Amino acid sequence: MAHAVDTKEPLSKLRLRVWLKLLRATHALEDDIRRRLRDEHNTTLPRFDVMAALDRFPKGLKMSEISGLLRVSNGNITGIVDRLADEGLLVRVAVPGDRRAQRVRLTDKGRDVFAVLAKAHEGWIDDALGALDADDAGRMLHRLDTLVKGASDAE
Amino acid sequence: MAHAVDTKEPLSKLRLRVWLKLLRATHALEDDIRRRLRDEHNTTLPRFDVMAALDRFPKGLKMSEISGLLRVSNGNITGIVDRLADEGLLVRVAVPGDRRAQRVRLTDKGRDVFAVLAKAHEGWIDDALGALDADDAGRMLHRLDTLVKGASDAE
DNA sequence: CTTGAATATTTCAAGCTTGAAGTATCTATC
DNA sequence: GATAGATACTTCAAGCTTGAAATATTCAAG
Repeated sequence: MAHAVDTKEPLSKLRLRVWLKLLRATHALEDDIRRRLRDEHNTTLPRFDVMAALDRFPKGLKMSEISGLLRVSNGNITGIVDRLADEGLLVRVAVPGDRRAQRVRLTDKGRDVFAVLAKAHEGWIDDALGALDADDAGRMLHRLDTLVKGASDAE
Repeated sequence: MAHAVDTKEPLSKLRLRVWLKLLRATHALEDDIRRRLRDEHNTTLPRFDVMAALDRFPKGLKMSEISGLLRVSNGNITGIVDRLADEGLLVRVAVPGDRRAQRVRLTDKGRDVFAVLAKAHEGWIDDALGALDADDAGRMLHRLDTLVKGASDAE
């Protein structure tokens, strides 16, 4: 056991450096996306995320389904959906058998607006990750899978 | 040029998948850290980040130096430092030659509290990234360097 | 049918975050 | 030493986020 100590200590520091760099890189790009959404499209990342979820489900999603997909709290979604509804990008429709629930759907306007956002978004990512070729990307996906499995069991 | 189109389109989708997975993995661990800081140590990640910056500079940092290191706005730091000062974890001291500026330093209590937080934090990261051995970590650091260079020029 | 637990959602207080606007101070130039 | 611009910081409104508490509704026993 004595000879294991020499290698364990530096490894935890190395892992910490990986984490800090990962955090920096992710936040840098995320902040860039937030800034562009605001400056070029007059919207926010949370709004974009909700619209992206709804775009994947044309039949609509219940409030709790949105918060589940996005892994955020229920109360959070209430506010964001309120604002998107004010902008006419989505509507809340009653669920026939259950008066507690509501189904949220993109409007036609919402779908059009999101199509523009999604295209721009994909371009930003493509630029930012331009240094990754197909092989790099594949290896990165694999390494992230390993990392995610180690960190949590969800999904 | 015609034969390049076939490969370019899937690559941007692949990069998007890498980004979404990177975002998911990073946020999952970050949320976990926030939760543990709150539940086990009654503090927050922004407070931890400010204390970590100050711990690296025993002579203290000016408000603008903290916001520069953490890449957040100036007004943000004002509020967080206010709350940490209320808790007695740091103090603001006047800068001799400049009455506009203030130097912020951890108190002895602040240093003690941070030592506990930092140790716990390193343990959480070590657990979460436990799947990465030294070679994996080295490759990950290298790949992130490539990615960061592609995305921005800062630092 | 009534009661109680579970479910779906909203409301709320507290904190984080930003960019813009405001205050105070410093510095360079005349 | 007046003044114009730069610098350091705070204040503010708006939005995001959370967990806890409140509402309303459904469902499962009895």
